[in-house]
Amino acid sequence: MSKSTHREDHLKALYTLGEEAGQESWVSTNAMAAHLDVKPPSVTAMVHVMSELGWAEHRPYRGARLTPLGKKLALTLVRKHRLWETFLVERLGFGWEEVHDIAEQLEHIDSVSLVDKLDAYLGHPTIDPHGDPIPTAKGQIADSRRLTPLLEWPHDKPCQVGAVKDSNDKVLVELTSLGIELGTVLRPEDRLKVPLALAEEVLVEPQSSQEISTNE
Amino acid sequence: MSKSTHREDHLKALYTLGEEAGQESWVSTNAMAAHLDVKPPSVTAMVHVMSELGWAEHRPYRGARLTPLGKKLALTLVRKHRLWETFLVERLGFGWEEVHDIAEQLEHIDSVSLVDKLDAYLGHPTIDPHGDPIPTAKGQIADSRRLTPLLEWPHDKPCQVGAVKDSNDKVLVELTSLGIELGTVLRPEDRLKVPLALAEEVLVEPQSSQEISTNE
DNA sequence: CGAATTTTTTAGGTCTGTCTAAAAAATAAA
DNA sequence: TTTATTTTTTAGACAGACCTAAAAAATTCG
Repeated sequence: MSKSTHREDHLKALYTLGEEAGQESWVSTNAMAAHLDVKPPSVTAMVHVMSELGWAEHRPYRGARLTPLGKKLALTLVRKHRLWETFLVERLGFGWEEVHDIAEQLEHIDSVSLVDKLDAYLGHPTIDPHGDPIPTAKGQIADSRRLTPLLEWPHDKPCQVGAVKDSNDKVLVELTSLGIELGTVLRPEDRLKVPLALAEEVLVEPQSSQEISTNE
Repeated sequence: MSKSTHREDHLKALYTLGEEAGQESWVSTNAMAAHLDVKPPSVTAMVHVMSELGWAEHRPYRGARLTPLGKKLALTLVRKHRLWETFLVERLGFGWEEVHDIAEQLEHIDSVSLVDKLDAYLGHPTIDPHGDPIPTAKGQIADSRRLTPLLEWPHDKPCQVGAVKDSNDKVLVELTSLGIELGTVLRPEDRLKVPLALAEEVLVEPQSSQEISTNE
């Protein structure tokens, strides 16, 4: 991995964990180390670098969090990742469980015009194959959907699959084999077939328009 | 750059220079160093590594050349590079002068299924945007065209642009602005407009079928 | 509150690819 | 063919990202 690839990976880890924990909070060294599969001292070292670069703020023995600049850079990475995932699924025909690792590499390709052209080629998509929103070129996430965990959705109302949580590949494969993909309409009776372990990975929204049901 | 990216860059340099010089010949350390923009001792070190990996043969103080395995690996890199260039030009709308640097990054993406799917998505192209042949998945280059330098082509016969030599970006831009691209038919009178410096970068073949002329 | 535990940082080392400077081999020239 | 020049390799050092082990700070618990 290149210098910038390493930095970008740490940046994205800090962004991701920071989002999970809430805006103000400090992300612990251990959490980042676990997320990146490295040892804590490596994270400390890279946090110092990110701090030098103005990407992150570091409170020794407390943790780190992104500066506005760091957050902006992280969002361009997220944007690239999700655009590439969209390309891989929609154009190349990959399954939604296959694309994460490849996009993880593609997101580090350094070319602004490439991202712009890819975005246009895909028709300026707003969500990726897992239902995650794609930030705009300016780093805005405009996600107007109101997603609800499937398990919290009223049992008697139909809904539509809007996203899946960051899941392992197996969960995604099993969902596919049940006929569940993005946009699938789930009627009350459809939900009975879905094992709990899978159902808790699914986020739904109110049924919108003409969409597919699990019964084809 | 990652470990494998560095190795792959040296491998490709050795392949490229070896092709230019002819099959049997040894590629000098200096030539590789100049091509890769590193100092000779770095090349020596990497040649040792490639030798360890079974990719290259090294005769101290003479040079290096690829083993059959090395050549096979180099051809998969060339294949990836040229497929990505094709994608960038044909799908994303880049100019043929813009794609080399981006493809240089993309060719290092590690995923066999990605290459296969990209190849299929592009319709199994046989030449890239510069007219260079794209090796097959098995590393075969089947280029049946008989390309001739434009300057050696009979002055009274029309021809068709089949390829451009590895040129700098400016040459490619100027060719484009003269209406010359891959497949362009050049009639005897068209050739008069082409400056020598550009003409010597162009390879042509007999006119085949329905194609574009410079006069639109 | 003070001791035990956990977390984080520092210290020091490895690995890989780069470099410069010096030595060795090959080539060119006198 | 003997010397001078060029090319290549070796020797030794540096930069970056990683590691383990030990020290320092924070937290938890009796």
